[in-house]
Amino acid sequence: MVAFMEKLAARGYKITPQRRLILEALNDADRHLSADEVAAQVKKVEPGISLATIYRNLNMLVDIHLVSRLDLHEGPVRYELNRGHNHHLVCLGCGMAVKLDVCPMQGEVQRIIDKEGFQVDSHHFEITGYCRDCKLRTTTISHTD
Amino acid sequence: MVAFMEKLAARGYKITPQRRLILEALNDADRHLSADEVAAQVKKVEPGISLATIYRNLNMLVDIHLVSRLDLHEGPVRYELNRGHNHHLVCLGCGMAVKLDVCPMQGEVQRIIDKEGFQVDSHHFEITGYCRDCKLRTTTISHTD
DNA sequence: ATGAATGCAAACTATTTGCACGCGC
DNA sequence: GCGCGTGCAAATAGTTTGCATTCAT
Repeated sequence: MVAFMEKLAARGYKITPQRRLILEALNDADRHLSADEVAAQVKKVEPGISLATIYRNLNMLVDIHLVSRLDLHEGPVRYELNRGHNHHLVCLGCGMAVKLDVCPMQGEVQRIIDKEGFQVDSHHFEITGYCRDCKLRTTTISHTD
Repeated sequence: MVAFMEKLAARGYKITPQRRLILEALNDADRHLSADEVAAQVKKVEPGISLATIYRNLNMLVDIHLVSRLDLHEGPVRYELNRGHNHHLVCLGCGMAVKLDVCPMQGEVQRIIDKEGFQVDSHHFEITGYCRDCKLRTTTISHTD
């Protein structure tokens, strides 16, 4: 937490209460939060905060790689604090995220990247579906691609 | 192409000129197209087509897994015809996509999924950055995560 | 002939932006 | 005190939806 503040300061960003609270909201969450959810969380302490501020700061945090974006194609984009690098199984039912502890950017994939002379900006690996619990409550889905 | 039509028919969807043209646009493209780009392409033949129709059909095609969605977080979502399963290196400069021929949904990852009792609905693996050519025209970027 | 598909326009959701004010450094 | 950061409201981008009409089967 403090480490994040230091990184902000080091880059010349001011430490405002809003920024602190946004980072805290992300830090306390056990799942990926949407901008709205971050706002709701922050408003418990600072009811006056504007959604625009949330968005501006989340974007800034993504730009400097303190936070990463997760797009499920279902509703709004979600944000996650970058504590080390991680990919997840994300449940469409309850939003829960299971850490994978594996990153596909290696081996064969890395070899192709090198061969192509491709300069990687970012990568995205996300598996969506239903966790054990939500699976039971679901009927339709069957696709595994 | 014909195969796609058959799949539509088999599922009870009508073969309309619009649908045929949307599939053709995707088929002819050498890159992922946005809804707008599909529209532009289709309008060359059928100028009256509505964007709403494009969206409705793209969504339908995604639902039945004939097409897949690609979200770069830069501009609109892009669509790609599903000819077999593939992941790509996508260039943020020119939109070009290099097929990877590798899918991370195996080995270690698959083991975790099984262990978790997770029911996969879909997965997404995309690497964005700059291709060899565009890399030369770029200055800023350096992040490799 | 019938219901699915379309076009149009309006609605909507998520996000961004311009501007005047306020506050961290 | 300077200038970045904020709140507000309006703007925008992308996409979806309601409804009357048209068309594939």
